[in-house]
Amino acid sequence: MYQLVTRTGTDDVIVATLDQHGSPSSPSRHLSLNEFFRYVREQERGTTRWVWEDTARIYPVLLNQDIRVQRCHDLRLCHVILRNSALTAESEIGRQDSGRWDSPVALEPSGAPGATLFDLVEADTSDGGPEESRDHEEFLLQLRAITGADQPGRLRLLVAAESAGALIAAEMTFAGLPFRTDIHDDLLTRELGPRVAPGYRPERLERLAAQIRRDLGDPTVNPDSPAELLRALHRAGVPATSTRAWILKELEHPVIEPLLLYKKLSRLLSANGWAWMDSWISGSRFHPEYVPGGVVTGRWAARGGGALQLPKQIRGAVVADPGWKLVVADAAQLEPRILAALSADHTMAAAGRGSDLYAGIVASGVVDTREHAKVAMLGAMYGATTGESGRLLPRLAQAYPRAIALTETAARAGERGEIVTTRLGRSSPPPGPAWQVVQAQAYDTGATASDESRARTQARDWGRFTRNFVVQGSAAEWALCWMAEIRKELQALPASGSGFDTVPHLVFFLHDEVMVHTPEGLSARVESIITEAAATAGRLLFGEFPVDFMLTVATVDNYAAAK
DNA sequence: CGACCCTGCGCG
DNA sequence: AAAGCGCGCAGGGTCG
Repeated sequence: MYQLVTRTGTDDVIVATLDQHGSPSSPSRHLSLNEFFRYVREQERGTTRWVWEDTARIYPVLLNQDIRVQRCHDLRLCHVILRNSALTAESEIGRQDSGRWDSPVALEPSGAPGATLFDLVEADTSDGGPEESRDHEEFLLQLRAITGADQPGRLRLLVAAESAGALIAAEMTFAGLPFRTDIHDDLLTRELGPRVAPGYRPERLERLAAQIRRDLGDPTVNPDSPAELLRALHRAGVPATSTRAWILKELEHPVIEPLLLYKKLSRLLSANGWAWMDSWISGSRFHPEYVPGGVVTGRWAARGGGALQLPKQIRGAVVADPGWKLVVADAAQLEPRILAALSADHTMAAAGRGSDLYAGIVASGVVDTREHAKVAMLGAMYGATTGESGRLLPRLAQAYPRAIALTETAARAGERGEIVTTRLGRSSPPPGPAWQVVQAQAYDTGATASDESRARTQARDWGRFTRNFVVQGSAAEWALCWMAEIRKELQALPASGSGFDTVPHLVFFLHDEVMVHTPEGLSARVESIITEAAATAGRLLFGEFPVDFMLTVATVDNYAAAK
């Protein structure tokens, strides 16, 4: 059963109960906000799926009332999937011009001062008709697109997983990641020196800058300016071609060591220093905003605070509350395992069975070291052609012809400008008009050699994108299913309360890694939930195909201790 | 002053 | 300017 929720005014919500085909099964209810809250609590005692325009805007309002829901259907996120999917290309949604449902991301929830979240759900009159029927029509189109598709089961799973992800993202933003500013401050002080006003260099950085100037014989060079720094290096006889750390590492000169250290510390200060702490940590929690579906492949993005780039350097400040633990799990060699399953490559799947997949490749005698196995696999999935990775590829292709054929097929499709599709049905965007123009030019009678080479380069670039899209996107689907399953099982635990300060809950997600903050006594149970959920996710995507999704799981007090 | 691009680097 | 995918962010620099 579905309940379609439409906001129509500051204190007005319309809820329509729909049957499995999306038809209203009773007259709509017009509720005030408070009545709506009560209604949601009531309905959550059963199983209902809430259908609404945008989880990111409506769910925080419920979370604020200490209300969590089990299931939803996010019209905006699902629309994007169905409009672009090759599996629903012939549906009405697939044929539509882009409209209001295609606008990428909603308004900033924290937008205008004094505005409530609901105020920001702007009335849209351009399509005519009241919002409720607009949402209802969209939902019907989505249900029809799914039902009419070749593989409705896959799409059904995908839209459910995507929507569950939206709930999880809102919950993680709301609950926040436990973060100790005192530990962070100690770490910054130890590395950089005592805190100074913005715009000034802390003591240790200032000393390094002075040393760099001395070593370069240039009393004024600003090490934060790549252009200036490069000129100064040249004047000092250092043949650097750029000021990137990995380039500098190859060079011999007294300035290199202090310079590399300066770069490292200066990055810490600018990306995760005191200013970052002031902006993003409140109440001992880091509250980044996650953006489900923010990446074309279906991965999440994040906005503000660089949540998905939290450096290893500062993970020691992510600390469980007293009496609580962090359970951290990451999927080992996720993408190669996904590739093995996608291509039904039994040999590659066997290499990863019950063990490190790269070690399994070595044990099979395909390559000689784990490092080679890794670089070869990554190269195969990213489209490397030269270097060590390129040299190792033929061996991989010989040992795992099915897996490599899948990546090659995806690359060729992209080079022809075609779209590719993940396991559950998310399709890549077609290349834009500029791409098509360049390709067309190469076939023109007057095409020059440079037209042709430009077209070839561009085609290969797009091929590398589609090659990777299939694997990265399917891995993202696996991760969503994994996380949705974890959430479901955590919610099913007997609870001593309802708030995030009493029950185990997800607090972090990083593509192939999750973190649960849990009362200490439940950590063993949480570990097994996470482990079982990985196997469940594998079955949801790949049925009985015998591929293992191995995890490393650790129960720790702080994030740095995991791994 | 903001808008924009470039460089560089963090994460998977 | 990594040999090859996907991101976000900060600071320098330029332009209007």
